[in-house]
Amino acid sequence: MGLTKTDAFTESQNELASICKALGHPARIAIVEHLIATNSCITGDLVDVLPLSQATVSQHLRELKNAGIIQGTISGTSVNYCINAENWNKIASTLSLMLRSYNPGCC
Amino acid sequence: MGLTKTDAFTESQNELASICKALGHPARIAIVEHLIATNSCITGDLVDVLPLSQATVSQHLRELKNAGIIQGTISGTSVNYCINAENWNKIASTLSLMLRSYNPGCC
DNA sequence: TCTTTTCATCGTAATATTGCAATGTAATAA
DNA sequence: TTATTACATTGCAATATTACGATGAAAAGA
Repeated sequence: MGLTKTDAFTESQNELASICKALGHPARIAIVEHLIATNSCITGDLVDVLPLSQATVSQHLRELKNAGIIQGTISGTSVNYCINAENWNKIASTLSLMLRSYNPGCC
Repeated sequence: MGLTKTDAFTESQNELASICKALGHPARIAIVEHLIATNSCITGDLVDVLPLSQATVSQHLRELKNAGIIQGTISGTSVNYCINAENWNKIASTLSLMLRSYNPGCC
């Protein structure tokens, strides 16, 4: 198979999983960290920062964009990528909610 | 390929990615949510709760266990699964740190 | 116009993931 | 001892992911 049974889960579960999946690769973590650290829109110097080819970086950027984590705006021949502020807050609160909802009381 | 270039990233990036990856599937989100909601050790009623076969659930449980998110203790013929409290706090603080470190100032 | 720069996309190879039936295993029950 | 119960593991098929070279496309500069 290799095909996730998306229909069988709630919208909320699928969304949360989708965000986590997008962050589930060190290169994409590195991209997000870099965008946060520079706190500004960064273009293709991501390719210089990351130990991956331009094509691979572009692919990772697309996945982060599809997940709504980052956004890119064209500016001449280059593209400015940055964190999608609006979505980031939603993501942050959804994730935080889950993280905080655990109350150790068992094992 | 299909092989992540783990060596090229920092330990911290790999760890964070590994946790996110483990949470990057709706079934595993559902498992974690269920373990949190019941706030107690749960055995195989996970198979009844999830729309997946026993073999598949067992596989997802193993991935969550490998990532250190949950732990299981054998109890007779059944196994008690629960959130790994110790690791959960580490995970929660690491993730929260990243989530909070973003300071919108650009786009 | 022609070239360069900057990304995106396509095609491909290697590997990983998802899901399940079937089977294995270990502890309890009969 | 022989079931039975509760999971884990194995083996497989279908699909997804990761990575890169090669190629496309669009804007800016010569």
